Amino acid sequence: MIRDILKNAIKEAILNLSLETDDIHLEHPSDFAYGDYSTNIAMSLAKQTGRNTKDLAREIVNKILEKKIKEIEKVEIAGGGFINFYLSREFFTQNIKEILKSGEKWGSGNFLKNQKTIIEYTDPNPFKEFHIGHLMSNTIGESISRIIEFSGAEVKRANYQGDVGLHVAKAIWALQRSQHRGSTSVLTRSEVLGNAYAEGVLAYERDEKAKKEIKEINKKIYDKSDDKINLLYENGRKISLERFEEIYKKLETKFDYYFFESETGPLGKELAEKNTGKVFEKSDGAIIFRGKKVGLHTRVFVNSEGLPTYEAKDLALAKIKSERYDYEKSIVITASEQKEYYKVILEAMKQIYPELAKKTKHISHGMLRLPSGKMSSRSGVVITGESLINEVKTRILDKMKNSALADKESVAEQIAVGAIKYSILKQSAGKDIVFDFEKSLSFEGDSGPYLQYASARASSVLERARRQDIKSDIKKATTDTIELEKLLYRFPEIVKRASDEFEPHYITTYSTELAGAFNSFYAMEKIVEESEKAPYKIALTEAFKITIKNGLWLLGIKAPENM
RNA sequence: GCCCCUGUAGUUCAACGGAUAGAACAGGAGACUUCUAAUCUCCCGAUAGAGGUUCGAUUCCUCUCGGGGGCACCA
Repeated sequence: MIRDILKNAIKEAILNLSLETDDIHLEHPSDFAYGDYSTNIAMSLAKQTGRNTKDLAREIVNKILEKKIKEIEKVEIAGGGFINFYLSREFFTQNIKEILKSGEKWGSGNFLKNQKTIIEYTDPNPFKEFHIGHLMSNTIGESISRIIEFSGAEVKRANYQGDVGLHVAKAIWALQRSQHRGSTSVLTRSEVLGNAYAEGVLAYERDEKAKKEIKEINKKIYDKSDDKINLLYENGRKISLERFEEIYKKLETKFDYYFFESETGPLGKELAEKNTGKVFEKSDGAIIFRGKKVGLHTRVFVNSEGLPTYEAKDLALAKIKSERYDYEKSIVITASEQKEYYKVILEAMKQIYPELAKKTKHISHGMLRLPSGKMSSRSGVVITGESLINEVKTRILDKMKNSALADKESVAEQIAVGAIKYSILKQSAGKDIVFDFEKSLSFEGDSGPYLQYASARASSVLERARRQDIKSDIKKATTDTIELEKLLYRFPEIVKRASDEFEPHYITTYSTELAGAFNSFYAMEKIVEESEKAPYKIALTEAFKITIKNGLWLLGIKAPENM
């Protein structure tokens, strides 16, 4: 990477001046007028050594220039002592060549080489709706998966689903009642399950008798002692899971492993019981972890009914995952409301499976909230993932009504999913998103369709070049370097950063900037023309298309050829 | 009450301790006989408040004021 070349040159220059530094800060100036890269090294060294900043900067620059690095056009000192690097025409041309050669691999790296990584995300619960919060987790998880995969890691995608627990009992309780009421279509639609869950929640909170019954059902689900319940349970579980699969398909996500709470439960309970007295303690009939001792919360792992809670199950999950796949790194992605919770899990894990705890990393994303407040499947205030996708798709189809595209349906769906994913991935992952349909989902400006449109446009230009039989060529590069070229070479380092920080939004921001640069280029220049400049402009277009397509792939967004 | 996160144009978001705080939407003015106008080109407009550290603070520290989340048998 060009960045490393510059860093090394700076490092060497500093060593030659008998100075030392371990941290070379190199950044892209916000304004192209300040060059392509900039370092503040002279300012920080001047402070340490008590020397004059500009003198020191001059000496460093001279040392660097002595090396005659072909990628560097000129080096200037500006501002309070910044050293600004301007890359050479030769560098930009060679970069286009490299992009065309690398194709799908352009931007990929090897810094996580073969690191065995298991990454858990989405985690919807059977018997509950797949709502837009799950959409958010899935979008972020899938993007992070692709980013680290692109950085060389071996990635296994995992989905952990709560198929047992009180929430299931609540839904089953309501289903039983509606059966009594004579409803026959109970289990044909998954919405029914969502409604049943909401009904069960309400009853659990307001009706002591119902609460007792639900707890009883919960036990029976665990020990499978009641045939009628077993039947309702199996059917409901199956319908939920099938429904989830349909959504994963639309979202272009595919899991390698599925884990269920029904399988983590027994081990979780066993672990809690086995370690009672050491890691856990008994309190009011429950087995708890005294997180308070280390500044965390105290949490229940096995309740007084003798059933494992989510805590114990999550602990067991780490172990079960490692048995299924011998990972070097385990990433768990959840909403930020589980942040404190997960700290407790990690603390307990540290004491029981220290080697697994070391490998585990919890990443939390913000919460998707509605303008009216927190979304909650408990109260039935939810927007399902599917209804959102369909709603957006309808609007896009309306926009496309005059289009002659053959595969309108599938393109519209790609655009709908792209728009939704973009709106989730455009901001840093930790922050909440207030989801307002009109404001959050845009088809213009900063948006998924903006990127897809730029990509489709490039495709159309390239198609025209093919028809006119004008081949791309980098030999006759234009003399002045345009913004598009000044952005293209940055792609690999953007990917690296996104990978290091598990932050897809760097890719989103960069891709948008890049698409903007291409759109300007497109507006200013006729690309396919009878001119000796055409081959290079076509090469640029091709390089752009490769980059935006790879960028979109990292976001989990498809790049349609036409739209 | 205790702990964690957060506060940037009217709105939704950027900014790896750096240079004139970037975009998009909304608002105003332009650009399609020319490769896709879901586009492009201008204009208008912001760091919650008060201290501190630093050559330099949206970024780090302290306090105040807003918003959110979590704190024992839900997940």
